[in-house]
Amino acid sequence: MTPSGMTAVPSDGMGPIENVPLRVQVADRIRTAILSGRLKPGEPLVETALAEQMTVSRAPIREAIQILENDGLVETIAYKGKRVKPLTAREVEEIYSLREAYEVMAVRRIIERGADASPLRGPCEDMNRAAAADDLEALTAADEAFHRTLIQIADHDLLLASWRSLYLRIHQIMALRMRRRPELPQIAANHPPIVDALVARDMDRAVKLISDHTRNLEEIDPQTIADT
Amino acid sequence: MTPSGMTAVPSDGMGPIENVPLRVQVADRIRTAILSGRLKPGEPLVETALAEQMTVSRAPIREAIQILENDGLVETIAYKGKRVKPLTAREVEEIYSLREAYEVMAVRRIIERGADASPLRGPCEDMNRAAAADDLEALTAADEAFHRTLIQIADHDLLLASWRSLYLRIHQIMALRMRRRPELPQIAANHPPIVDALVARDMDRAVKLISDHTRNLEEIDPQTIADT
DNA sequence: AATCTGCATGTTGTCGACAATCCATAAGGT
DNA sequence: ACCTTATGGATTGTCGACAACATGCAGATT
Repeated sequence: MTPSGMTAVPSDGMGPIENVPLRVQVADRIRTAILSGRLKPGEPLVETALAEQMTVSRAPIREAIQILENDGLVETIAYKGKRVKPLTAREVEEIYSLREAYEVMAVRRIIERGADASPLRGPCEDMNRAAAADDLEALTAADEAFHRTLIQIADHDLLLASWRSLYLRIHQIMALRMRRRPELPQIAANHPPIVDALVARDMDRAVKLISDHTRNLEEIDPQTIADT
Repeated sequence: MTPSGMTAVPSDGMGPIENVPLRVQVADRIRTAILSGRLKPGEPLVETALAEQMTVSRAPIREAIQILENDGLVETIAYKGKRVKPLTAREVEEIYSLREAYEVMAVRRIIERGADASPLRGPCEDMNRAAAADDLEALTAADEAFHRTLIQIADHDLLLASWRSLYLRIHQIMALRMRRRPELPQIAANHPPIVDALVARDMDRAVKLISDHTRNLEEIDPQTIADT
């Protein structure tokens, strides 16, 4: 799979072509726009406009949009148009509750199979550093690394893929909400106990910790949410 | 939305056409072929051949295949070809373990939110009837109806969509394994206690029952599975 | 004034042709 | 004999043009 988050556009002298299909490049660009909040929920996506804008044909655009549809970021209404999928409060709740189920499953699986949870220590340290430096962006990145690592340790490709797809939308939500700055040190302090419970193979405690951690962690700004 | 499951081809005088896009029709046809086992894992899917076979252009074929890719039934290797995704033993395990997580989540949510679990009684009765008549097909259908109803009662659209996508592959697995006939009465007898625990709001018992029920329920014929 | 009808416009849906890429195979050199 | 290098075939990737469809507006009709 592609190493997520990297949009490699070589800037060195000879710019040979990237072997990645156009539809993927297009999908990455549009996805970035959505995830950064530049394209807001409900915004229409017109194929011809995008095609002209990116100087490609409509075919890759269509296929790219279909990719984003599978990611749950775009929805299509036949013969009417495509648009960035509106985010309802209900959907936000569903996304976070499903994430909780995924992470609980990962925790259970890690303990049941006796996997080594110590790789989680790295992201924990990163979070501490970020919290000390009051660097919200770095802390967010380390937090995601922590959770992604958790899923990876569970050694379950399907779970990892599902989690990834879900986390895309969490990115979108996080970009849309511009709330008060969270307490960085507190977030950083939340994670090490989870690791401790995992290495101690304390199932009940680990499940409870991850469950509490993922639940209600993020609250969404009601203004950016559709009503229905 | 269109009323699901109906392929309305009106035979009366004035026939208003079906408005379903070609790509969807194509996707349905290919999906049926895969799910029925007529197209086996690893089998190549050549766009031009399918296009000629179905007398449509390649564009709808490509988009249909992409839909199936999102369903996890097909995989693409760039500039090389597309094929029915091979089923590894590992994937089968992952599919069923993820299904367990989904259904456990549904059970927890149903009890937490005090939802009415009595609609599950209908499929239970259907299963009893099917078991009494020794009708495997009817029992399989009722079993799926039970689990789908369980997810629907949880009132979680995203969970339902994820479960559906997963269940597609379970269909495929079930079509591929031609094992000994299972004990129909026993399967039918497994479900009512789950309903009882749900209406009694007995969380621990309900979770344990659904967990045991989904786990190890299906064993796959090794011969139909890829080695990796 | 209200309603229906027909048309114009914008968007997606579909098509056929061409280009880019990969793989296997065979030719050529050492 | 072995390795390297063309070359041909097969498949997907991309393109531009045309068709189908839905919607909104203007005009006619009652």
